[in-house]
Amino acid sequence: MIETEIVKNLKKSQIRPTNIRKEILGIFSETEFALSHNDLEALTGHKYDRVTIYRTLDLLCSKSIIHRVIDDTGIAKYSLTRNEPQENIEINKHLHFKCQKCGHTYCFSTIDLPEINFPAQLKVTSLDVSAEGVCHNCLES
Amino acid sequence: MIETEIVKNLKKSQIRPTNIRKEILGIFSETEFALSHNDLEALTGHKYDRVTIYRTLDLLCSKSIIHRVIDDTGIAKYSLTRNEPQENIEINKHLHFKCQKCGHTYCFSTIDLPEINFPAQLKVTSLDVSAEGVCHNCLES
DNA sequence: AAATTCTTGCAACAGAGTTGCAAAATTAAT
DNA sequence: ATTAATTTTGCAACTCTGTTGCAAGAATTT
Repeated sequence: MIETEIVKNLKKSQIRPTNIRKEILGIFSETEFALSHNDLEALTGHKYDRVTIYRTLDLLCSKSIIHRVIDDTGIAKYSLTRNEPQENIEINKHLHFKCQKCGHTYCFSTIDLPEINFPAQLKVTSLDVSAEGVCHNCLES
Repeated sequence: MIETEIVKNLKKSQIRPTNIRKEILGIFSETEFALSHNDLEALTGHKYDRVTIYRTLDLLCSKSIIHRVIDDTGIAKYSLTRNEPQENIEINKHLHFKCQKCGHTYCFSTIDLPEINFPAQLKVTSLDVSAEGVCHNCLES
């Protein structure tokens, strides 16, 4: 994503394109795996306050520009919401994979997710399929 | 589960049946949803030290007597591992559901989980399907 | 230019979880 | 049965993630 496009996207969501917002969105658009607050603090060179980064992440989340993934250790990571046009808006689906070697969490498309039958009468509003194992890159090396 | 059975199970796993271990296992066997450290502290009447509870949970986890579930907010909950005889031991599967009203997390059997096709070459070693919504009890009221 | 709103940084806090160490309790050994 | 060795528990202190309140700065609006 080029700078002007990021700015356009921010304005479309009624968010002012401040430095930290442009920079963080730029980092997300260049990274294929999910990033934690800690990652972003480092990737922005400790230039911004911790709290400001948290607030930026919360803001982008609230506009669904990014979304949050909780990994198996409980820490939050964030990733661009590359929206496959949501056919069924009733159930918010996600498919994630965390590599045990490199530690990266990847977000996949949920297009081919099969139906899940729950052994109880429930109203399901969101579904998160999270797998762990070894990613393509780490399998080779 | 009755007291003697709990003691038997602990000894089978080479764990000494101390008070806190018996009590915590007893609570798990009486509760149909997952419990957090905080829950257990309250349910044991603040009789044990925080750290001892953490260590008890770690121990029971390490022996696979209980297992950990991370809920959407990132906090760890624990639940008895009521093992359906593991056909395929290569993939450790879990199916969880969290009710947005009562906040409880339920663990279901993974027997009827369909195959998940990942859009990449991966070695998958564990799979966690976590849904959110409204549980049976809360749907009624 | 003044007033209002939004954004950022700082300080301080809360909660989950961990580590080190010493006291207490169990188990094993002499 | 005493002593020695091992386990278990509790306490203190700490780390890490995340949040809240408030004041200073920057950008918008009137």
